[in-house]
Amino acid sequence: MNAVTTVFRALDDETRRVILDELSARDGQTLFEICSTLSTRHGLSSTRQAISQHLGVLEAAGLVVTEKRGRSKFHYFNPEPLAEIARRWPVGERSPE
Amino acid sequence: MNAVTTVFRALDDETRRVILDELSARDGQTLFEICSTLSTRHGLSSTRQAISQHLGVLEAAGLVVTEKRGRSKFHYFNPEPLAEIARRWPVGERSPE
DNA sequence: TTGATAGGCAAGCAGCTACTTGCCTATAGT
DNA sequence: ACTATAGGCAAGTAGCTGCTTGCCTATCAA
Repeated sequence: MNAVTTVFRALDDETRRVILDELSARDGQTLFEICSTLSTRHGLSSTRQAISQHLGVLEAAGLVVTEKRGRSKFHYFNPEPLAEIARRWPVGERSPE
Repeated sequence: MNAVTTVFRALDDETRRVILDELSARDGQTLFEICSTLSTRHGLSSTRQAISQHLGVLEAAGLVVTEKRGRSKFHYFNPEPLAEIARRWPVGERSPE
C-alpha cells in the first residue's frame, strides 16, 4: 500500500493519536505500560490486543519504531513521516526554507 | 465526529490527495474540470459521482472550500486544517516558535 | 521445572467506506 | 418553452477496519 496512505490511515483513529501523544510525552513505553496509561490517564478502556493492533498500524506507518529487549518491547515515537507530509503541502504562514 | 479525524480520514485516500494536489496547483476548478484533469493528467478513471463524494469529504474536513456561482461550483484548497496538525505534532528538525 | 509475565497469531463479527446506478433539481442558451 | 449543462440525492453492494476471543510462544524468577 502507498506509504502516505498508511500514515494518514494510522492517524485517522483517535486512540492511535492518543497513543502517539503518550509516546511523545513519555518515550520508550512497553505495551502493558501503554495499556495502563491509556486507561488511567485517558479514560480509554481498550483490551491489550486492541492496543497491540493499533501499535502495529502505527509501526507499519513508520510513526512508531520498536526495540525488543528480553521479553519486553519498547515503543518510540518517530515524527519523520509527519515531516514528509509537511513537505508535501507546506503550510504557508511561514515559509519552511 | 472529531475534526482531526475527518482531516486524516479525508487524506487517507490517494484520489483525494491527488484532488488536493490538483487544486493547490490550479485553484477554483469545478467538479467537471476536476473530473477531466483527474482522468487526463492523473490517469484516474472515476465517475463524476465518485469525485463529487470525494469533494464532499474534503469539504467536510475543511480542506476544500467552495463558492457557488450560477450553475457552477468552484473548489478551493484550504491548507488551514493541515496547519493545525503541524501545530499538534511539531516536526522537530527546526522549532516552530 | 514450574509458574508468572510480556507479547504474538488468527479467526470471526459488526460497522463503516468507496463506488456504482438511477433519478432529480437548477441554471443557461436558443 | 425546450434542451443542454452543472450538479445533487439516495439506495445498494463489495470490501475493508476495529475489536473481541481464544490460544500460543518466549523470557524471567523461584
